[in-house]
Amino acid sequence: MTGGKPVNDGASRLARFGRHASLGYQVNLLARLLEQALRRRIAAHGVVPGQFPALLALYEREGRTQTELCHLVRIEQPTMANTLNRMQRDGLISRGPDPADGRRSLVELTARGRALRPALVAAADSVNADATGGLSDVEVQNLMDLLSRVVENLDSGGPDQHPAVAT
Amino acid sequence: MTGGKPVNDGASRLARFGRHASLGYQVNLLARLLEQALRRRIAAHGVVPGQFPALLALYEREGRTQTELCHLVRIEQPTMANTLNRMQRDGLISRGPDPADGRRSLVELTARGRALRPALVAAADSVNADATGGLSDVEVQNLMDLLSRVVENLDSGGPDQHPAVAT
DNA sequence: GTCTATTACATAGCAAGCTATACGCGACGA
DNA sequence: TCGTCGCGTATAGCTTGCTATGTAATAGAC
Repeated sequence: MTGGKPVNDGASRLARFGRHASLGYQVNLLARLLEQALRRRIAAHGVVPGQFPALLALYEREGRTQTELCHLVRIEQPTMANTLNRMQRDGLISRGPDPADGRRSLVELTARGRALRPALVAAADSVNADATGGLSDVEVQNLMDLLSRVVENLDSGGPDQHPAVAT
Repeated sequence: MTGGKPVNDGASRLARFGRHASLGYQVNLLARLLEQALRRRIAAHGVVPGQFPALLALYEREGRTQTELCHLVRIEQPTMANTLNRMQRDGLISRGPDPADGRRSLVELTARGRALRPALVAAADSVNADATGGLSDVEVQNLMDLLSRVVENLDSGGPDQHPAVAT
């Protein structure tokens, strides 16, 4: 497992350079900054960041179940349940019974939810563009690749943990 | 402003590659994975991730005010107030009046809080090491640099926004 | 055909983040 | 000295995330 490539030895970067040099700190900070930036841009449409992933999944295909949405956006089920409740309250979605299975309910977009699509996609693009300002395409790609690798390292139990769902 | 370097044009990566290719999505997911990893490792010590940054700042120097801690860890004041309340409840810190200013209170670590230092630093290092497993030192440095640049892009109003505080 | 196990969703309760607002103390000009 | 303004904390109320647990409906074993 100890290949030829010089690999990070895990020695206390934190102790050596302080908390700002910690991956965890920096990622947490960035996540909050991105969320706030998105919030500012979509507030006028009556949408909040937490509703974003579910909306995107529904733009690809409606009539999904709650469980399906959980897997697609990597969020725990009770979190999704609450998010869907707020989205229903805000008139973005409706939930109807699944004729094939009495436990499930199928999530559909309302006309309003559907109409927001272009504005929301534009807002997300704009945030990502702002965030990556001054970075070359290669650097952005590099960043995304590195992030993916770190995510995979932490993603417990390998890929079987998150079964494939219809996209 | 449009230099010679090929720069990301901001065209809808989201629309082209789906939400998993979005910086916002990936960073949010990573932040949650890192938080959970840290939570698992420090739960036995009766500490939770939100208390971590404040603890590190206090390990560097005790007797800080709430406002000082806010600036150091880049958290809004009401969030810090609540976090400090929980830390006090959990016996990690104590708050005494500032003799020089009746509005302020000075935060000190308890013996228990102080004793946890090596275990907590080790836990954080271990999470960061896990996360960056398989990445070379150069790749880790590259990732941190890219993250810093993105953070700076989003950090509203330039550096004056966050006045320097005694470290 | 019933009994059990699994699956889908709901609920409770907590942490951690935010904005907006209230309140008490200090500083400072008139 | 006395307002007034600013600063430090606290509180209220929301979202977004989690774990643990409850409940109803389905699927499978027998």
